[in-house]
Amino acid sequence: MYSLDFTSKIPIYQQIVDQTKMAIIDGYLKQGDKMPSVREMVNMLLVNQSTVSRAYRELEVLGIISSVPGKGSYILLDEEKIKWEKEKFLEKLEETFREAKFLGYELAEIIEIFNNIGGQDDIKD
Amino acid sequence: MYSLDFTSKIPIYQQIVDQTKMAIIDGYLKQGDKMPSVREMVNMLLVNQSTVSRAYRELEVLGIISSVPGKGSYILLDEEKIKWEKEKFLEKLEETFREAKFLGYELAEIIEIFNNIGGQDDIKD
Amino acid sequence: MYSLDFTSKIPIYQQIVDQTKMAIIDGYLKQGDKMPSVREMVNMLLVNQSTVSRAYRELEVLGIISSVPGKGSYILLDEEKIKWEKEKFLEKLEETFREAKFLGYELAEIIEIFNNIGGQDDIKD
Amino acid sequence: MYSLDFTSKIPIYQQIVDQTKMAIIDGYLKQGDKMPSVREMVNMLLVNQSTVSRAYRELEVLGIISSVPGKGSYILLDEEKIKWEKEKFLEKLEETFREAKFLGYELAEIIEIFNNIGGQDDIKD
DNA sequence: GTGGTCTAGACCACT
DNA sequence: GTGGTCTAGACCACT
Repeated sequence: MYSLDFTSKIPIYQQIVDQTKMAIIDGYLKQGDKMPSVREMVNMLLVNQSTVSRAYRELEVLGIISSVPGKGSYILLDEEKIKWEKEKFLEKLEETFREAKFLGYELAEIIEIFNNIGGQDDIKD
Repeated sequence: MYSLDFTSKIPIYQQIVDQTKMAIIDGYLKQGDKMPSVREMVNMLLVNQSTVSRAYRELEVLGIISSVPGKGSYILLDEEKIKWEKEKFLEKLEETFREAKFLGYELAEIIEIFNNIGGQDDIKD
Repeated sequence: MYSLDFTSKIPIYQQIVDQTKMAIIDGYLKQGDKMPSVREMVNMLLVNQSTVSRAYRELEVLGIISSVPGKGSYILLDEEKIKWEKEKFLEKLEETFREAKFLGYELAEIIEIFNNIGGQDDIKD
Repeated sequence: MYSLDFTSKIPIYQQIVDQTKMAIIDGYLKQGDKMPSVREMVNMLLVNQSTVSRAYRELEVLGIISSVPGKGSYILLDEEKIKWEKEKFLEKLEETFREAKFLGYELAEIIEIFNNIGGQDDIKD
């Protein structure tokens, strides 16, 4: 499910965070699901434990998972925190749209791009 | 027209670039218009000359202005370059939309936010 | 009287301990009262017997109940032990207040919050 | 200004975070002040760079500092985020007060402890 | 010089 | 077995 690009400028821990979010959007991970343990992730992705730990910590801060020492990490979406993040994200969305508009993006293109994100059950393999 | 935030993490030269783009979207600046000279800008914004110079250089690289030594800088949109920037921007747009979708943004909200960017003729002064 | 949150990061046995203390503050349980037997608790709360046993053990260590094999468990507040716990708790209180002060809590708010804890006889059922 | 306890159960990065907050309460650090660089901190405290980096990241997440690669880290209190943290903290405050009340703390003691936190300009040396 | 990332490896407490 | 912390050391991009 996770596939890292070690040549990317995006930090590895961030890629893990991003792909976990995508897995939730696409329904691969749901509320209450157990995440792979940090060590399992280390073996799967062939990265350092610190890197996975950082990704998991980040996910916890974002209100996406809950990590319990001795037990494991679970998907636990903090709806309140996510709602707050959504509000804060508006500003970034506006900035991105200002740039998009400057570059000539039309509403129709925006709609198509948005609709093509995630939910791509048909191209699962 | 320009209003800088010196406490922001966004570099000053970048703020000048961004606000120039916005001025174009909103119609304050049009193809062929003369930009304020670097020195005028320095006096207006109370920033270092090198900062303004860097912003103008950036705007030239982006295909937005053309600076002619001894004459000044003019809005000269390089349509080809901007088309190329538009394509590169697609990736950022997708990333932003992935995050937006994760946070629960619906298409209707996206459309409304996009439509509300720029073109705010009514609040011009 | 007891109501557990199985999704919480707080261990179940700890929730039982906490709610027993609250029952004492609020006067639902008094010195000498008989606690439900471990088995009754298991049936009431639908948790594992070992979890209830651990909670009861904890309560005994804290000087709150006394368990007599073959007879049951009784509220038996060990004043000396509780006084000792009170002293140890000072450190936690200071830490909490440092954070509260950083976040901008004023004395008046602290007083109001403290006064509103427990003794909520009006919302008993 | 910073003094670490390496025998404490509180992680070192957390101690750095806590002491930075205290420095702000006590007025040693103010909005806009430059923090020691990560490497200066490493030399001052004799800990690993990762540990200091983690503390600084944590402070950034908390809306207390802003770190700019190549420039440094500055105190930049995010009033909105801190207000949000204050609201969330209410729950913890209530839990602490329930325990305090159980242990026999009286309002007068609570007030005295709260008033003695920070602002101890008189015992500076 | 600045902060940021990552690895290898060790040790800890708790379940 | 679980997550959490820390060190030593290296390398990166950006100012």
